[in-house]
Amino acid sequence: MAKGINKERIVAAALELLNDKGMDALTVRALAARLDVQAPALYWHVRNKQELLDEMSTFVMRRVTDALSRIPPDAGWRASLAEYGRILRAEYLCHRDGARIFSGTRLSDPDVVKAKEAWLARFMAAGFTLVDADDALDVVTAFVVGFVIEEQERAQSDETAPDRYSAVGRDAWLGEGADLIKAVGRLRDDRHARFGRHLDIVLDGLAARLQR
Amino acid sequence: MAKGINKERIVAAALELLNDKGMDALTVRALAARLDVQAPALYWHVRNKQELLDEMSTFVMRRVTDALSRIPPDAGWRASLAEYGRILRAEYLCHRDGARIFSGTRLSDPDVVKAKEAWLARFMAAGFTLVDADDALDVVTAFVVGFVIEEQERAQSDETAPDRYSAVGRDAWLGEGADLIKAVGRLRDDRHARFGRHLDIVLDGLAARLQR
DNA sequence: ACCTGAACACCGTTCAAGT
DNA sequence: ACCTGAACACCGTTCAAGT
Repeated sequence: MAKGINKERIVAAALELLNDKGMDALTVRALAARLDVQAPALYWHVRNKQELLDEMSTFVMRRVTDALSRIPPDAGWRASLAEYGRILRAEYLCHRDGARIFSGTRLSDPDVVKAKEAWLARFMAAGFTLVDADDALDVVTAFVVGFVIEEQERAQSDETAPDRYSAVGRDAWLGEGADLIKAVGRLRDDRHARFGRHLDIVLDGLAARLQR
Repeated sequence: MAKGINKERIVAAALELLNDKGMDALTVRALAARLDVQAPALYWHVRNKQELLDEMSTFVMRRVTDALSRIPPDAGWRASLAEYGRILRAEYLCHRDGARIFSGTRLSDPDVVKAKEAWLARFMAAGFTLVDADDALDVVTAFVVGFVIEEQERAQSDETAPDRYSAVGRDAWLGEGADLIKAVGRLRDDRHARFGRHLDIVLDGLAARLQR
């Protein structure tokens, strides 16, 4: 890989490394090696590892806001929020442990934060108060973060401990009783349908609020 | 501190250490020092650090299920779920980065997982299908996890970078425009009222589902 | 301006040896 | 059964020195 490192290339390589080898393997040294450079070289471009992580999540969140900006302005609040939830989840799912790593981090770019502005305006036009509009965005965000953290943890556990997370292995581990839990485990349809249902529940709650 | 280490005392000390010094300072060596023991001694009681973390979150989640078991059986599904949400949040808030660390982890004790059984039964008695009952618990869980991750991240940022997370510092960082974001930032009431509103939104969504 | 080499103060974990 | 001492293969970060 040609030299001439900069922040963008570092962030891109870091995201690649994360996906290839996972969270624990995302070390300054491994990242430097991937960029054909010595570890201390990175410290010219980035203050420390925390700043690197912040830049990574800013990059990911910028992709989210970019996708959001392509939602037509006349889409309606419910369809728009649903699309936001799906986009956020999809972007988290793109990266190993994405929800864990990229949620609740400090964004380094004000423009990413400012993307919220247009959405607040739209929701207020749809009849929300300012606080309700803010609540709406944040409730959906919180739900998606929580959902995907659980989702990705399960995906990872399937690799590491397939016996305890497969339907049958889990039943054995649970032991006697817990019939409903076992039943719902077998009954559990695919993750995507599940996400859709749960997201709908949250949106129903917001709709109820709007009708008051 | 007297010797005679066991799993319980290790977990208790680990939770103390986490609260005193934070996530990064929760090292095997520091934990051993707190227990007046050499680092390798811990490996007699615990397979590795991951198992220690799993035991810690199992302990915390056991406190949640214990609190849940004190909710009267005739409380009604909505009051019960609201109480579950509040208890889960309170328990996460008890520990630094609690939501981040303890969410989506592998529980080592089947009994903690089995606590769900009684709740599924109760919700079905209230008219939910099995899948809806399962969804209800999981949606509330996901929301609380997401909410508290954001909440604790903000609390931590207030310490490290008070300039960027205070109302005025944030406004300056945002620059021109973003008037609605700034307005809602000033308008934002206390975290607890906010949590209550958001939780209500989720519960409204579940109520809507039940009425169909 | 950008990068290297060497070093510092740590990590988690293993393992023979002690009691 | 339970713990120590010593060691291994790593970490993130700093800093003088090179170009």
